[in-house]
Amino acid sequence: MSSYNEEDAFEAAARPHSAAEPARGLSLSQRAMGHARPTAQMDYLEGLNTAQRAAVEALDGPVLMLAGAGTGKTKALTCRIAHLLNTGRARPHEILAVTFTNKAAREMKTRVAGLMGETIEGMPWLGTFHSVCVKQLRRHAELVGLKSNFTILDSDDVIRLLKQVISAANIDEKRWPARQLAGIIDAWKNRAWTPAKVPSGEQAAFNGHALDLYKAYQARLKTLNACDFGDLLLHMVTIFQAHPDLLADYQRRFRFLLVDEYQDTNVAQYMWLRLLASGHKNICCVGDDDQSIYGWRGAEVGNILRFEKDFPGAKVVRLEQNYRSTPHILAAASAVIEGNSGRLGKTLWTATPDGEKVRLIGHWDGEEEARWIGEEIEAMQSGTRGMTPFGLDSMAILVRASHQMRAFEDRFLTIGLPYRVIGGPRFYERLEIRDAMGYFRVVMSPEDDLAFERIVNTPKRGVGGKAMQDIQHMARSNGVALKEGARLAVEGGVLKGKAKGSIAQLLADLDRWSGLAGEAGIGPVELAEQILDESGYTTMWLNDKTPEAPGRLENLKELVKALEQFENLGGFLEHVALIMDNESEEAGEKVTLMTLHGAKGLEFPAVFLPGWEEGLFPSQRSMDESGQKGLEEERRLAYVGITRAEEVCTISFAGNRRVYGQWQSQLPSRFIDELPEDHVDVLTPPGLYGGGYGAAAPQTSSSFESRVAKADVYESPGWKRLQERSQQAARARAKTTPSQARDMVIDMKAVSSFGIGDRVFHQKFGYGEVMEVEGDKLLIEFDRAGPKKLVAKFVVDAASAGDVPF
DNA sequence: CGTGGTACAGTTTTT
DNA sequence: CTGTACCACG
Repeated sequence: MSSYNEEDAFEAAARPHSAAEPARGLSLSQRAMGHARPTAQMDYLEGLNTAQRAAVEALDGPVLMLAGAGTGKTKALTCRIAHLLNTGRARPHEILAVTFTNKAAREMKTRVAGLMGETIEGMPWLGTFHSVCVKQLRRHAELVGLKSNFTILDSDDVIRLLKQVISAANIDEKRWPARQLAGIIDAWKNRAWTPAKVPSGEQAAFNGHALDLYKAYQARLKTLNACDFGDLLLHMVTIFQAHPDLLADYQRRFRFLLVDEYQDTNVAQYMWLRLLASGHKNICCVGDDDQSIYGWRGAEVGNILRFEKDFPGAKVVRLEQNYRSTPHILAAASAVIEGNSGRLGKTLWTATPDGEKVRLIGHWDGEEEARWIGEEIEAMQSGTRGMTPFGLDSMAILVRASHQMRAFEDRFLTIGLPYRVIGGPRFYERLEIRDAMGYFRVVMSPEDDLAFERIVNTPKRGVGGKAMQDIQHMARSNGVALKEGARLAVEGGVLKGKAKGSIAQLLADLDRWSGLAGEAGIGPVELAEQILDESGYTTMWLNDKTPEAPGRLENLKELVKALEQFENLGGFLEHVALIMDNESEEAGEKVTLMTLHGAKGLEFPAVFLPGWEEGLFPSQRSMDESGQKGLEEERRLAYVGITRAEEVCTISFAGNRRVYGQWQSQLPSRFIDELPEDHVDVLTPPGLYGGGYGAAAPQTSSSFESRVAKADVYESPGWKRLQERSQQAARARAKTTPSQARDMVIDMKAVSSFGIGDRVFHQKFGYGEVMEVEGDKLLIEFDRAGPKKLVAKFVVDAASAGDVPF
């Protein structure tokens, strides 16, 4: 594959250095330790298990640390850094350690500092891939045609820029949305494809214009002195490839490399790492192929699977002792992940006692699932169910897609259960924050056209499309930035009336603020407040009567407060460009609601995993788009979900779910089949009807309609017949296994004795008439609810339902 | 220039 | 069913 066509060059660069095959592991590090005798400072080694210790002490040469979920990889990683420092093998600035998130970087810094006892000089090269690359790129920006003060665009800026590029190329933006192009370009950059390297087979997108648009976009970025996230890595790879001398410098500088979450690296990151490691090969990659869940964002599981080939003679250490979950939970997770092929393979084990089995329960529909989980959380909180009580903070609900959260939020609001949603819209992506940042950006860099465009008419200044066009024209024909173009337009009399006056005012304000920013006397907080007030931006929200306005003002206050920790606005802007995470950890006992992706790396005593249904989880879209690979990634997601649980893991599914307003009946997820029956308790009452913890009927009494339905259907002969039959089925089996529970549903679905024109009854939709029969699916025209497509098992014959009057 | 209407799409999101 | 994005109108 051409994505790796740089390897040869890489190997060539590596060869001169790779001669000595260093004695790896204990012997060498002990020799080194002979200098600095093991002291009290090396206590940390005592707290490690055998595998962790091996990973920590194998300092030289390539090491792959395969760290299963909950096996203490951060501990091993931080001890390794401490050990490098303690043994005198490296000084802090000689270690390059990269993570994906700021959170992970922060944690590592704190823990290393903790291990080293006293405060050591900071580790300047411990950070995220992106922050480390920014640092490098600022030094060598001129090598890719940028100035060292380049701005980093976020995805919103990128979209707006691409819209301009697309319309400039006379391409219909309707048919070819900028969003999609952004995705294509990002994917290319993730594969380390500069425009010159995009393979011809990949260029079909956008009517064959994608590559031209990519080129035009890169050109625009250069004129704007800007780059996007993908560029940060791609530019560094380009620079290192074109300047071997510079690369050699960095290879000498960074004597040891450490990489966290290696399974999530994309091709560009991989190449950047290989280039830097090619000299000494002192690279330690930590990861878990079973937890690779970011393939759709360009991550290549192949990177970790290929490690031993990439780095011949690599030492592979498996961390398999799990310190997080009970044996039942581990067994369930292991059995599910077993279904994947091409794994490196690990066997997790634990010394903790058995505990609860993984619990499985089916429900009638999504609302009932939410209702049951709400009640179960309350029950577990007060310590019924024969378990010790769980605090709300120790429980989490992990969903596949964020829209699933809605049912839970609705339910929790009505029963007054406190919850917190993790991973909503991010602080720095909020409209008001981006607007404020736009002002700061223009003040700090008057050539930032994207920021200027954003704020020029916010708040409304009477600058519309026409005025903007004039300004753009003026700027382009004079070869200056928009702000300067605006000035020329005002002075040259191009702008008239309202626009002229307000732009003149804005320009004067901007100049004044820029002047203030250069003065020593004024702090960033004061300056920011002045900008927001004098620009009229604060007033704009004060006058806004929509319900969001107060919250937005709150956010602005928070933004200003965040400035307190910075010396100047410039430093703040750099920080924000790379720190996009959600800081706000609201206090208070609350249940956590988040996506499976968001939960990676976290753990909770009790975890609920709802929505295990075909199409939802595994997601239909993943499977449609990526086939078997997609399915395997979904399975890894299931593995991640289960392994978040420490003590109790509860999986559930619903037979019906509203999808885009349409009711759809669901099949239980195939992953449920893969759960090992010996480690699972099926809570689902036989037949699934009504669901609930042994309850036959739903307890909802929220509406008259549902009460009617309940009174009606649950007393009906048809219902009783179904109950009876499923109870027989249950009696026939000693106990229900997960796959039996699933089969039971499927079996029942297959029983469809209805024909066109039959009158039927559904517990939710009431009476209706069968219009079409398609296997076990019926198209029913309900008297009150309109047409619905349902699986036959969810309706009963109208006559039998009608036998019981209410 | 601002608003209301309609049309359309609609996973996961570390930086 | 919902949210948003764009277009036509006032």
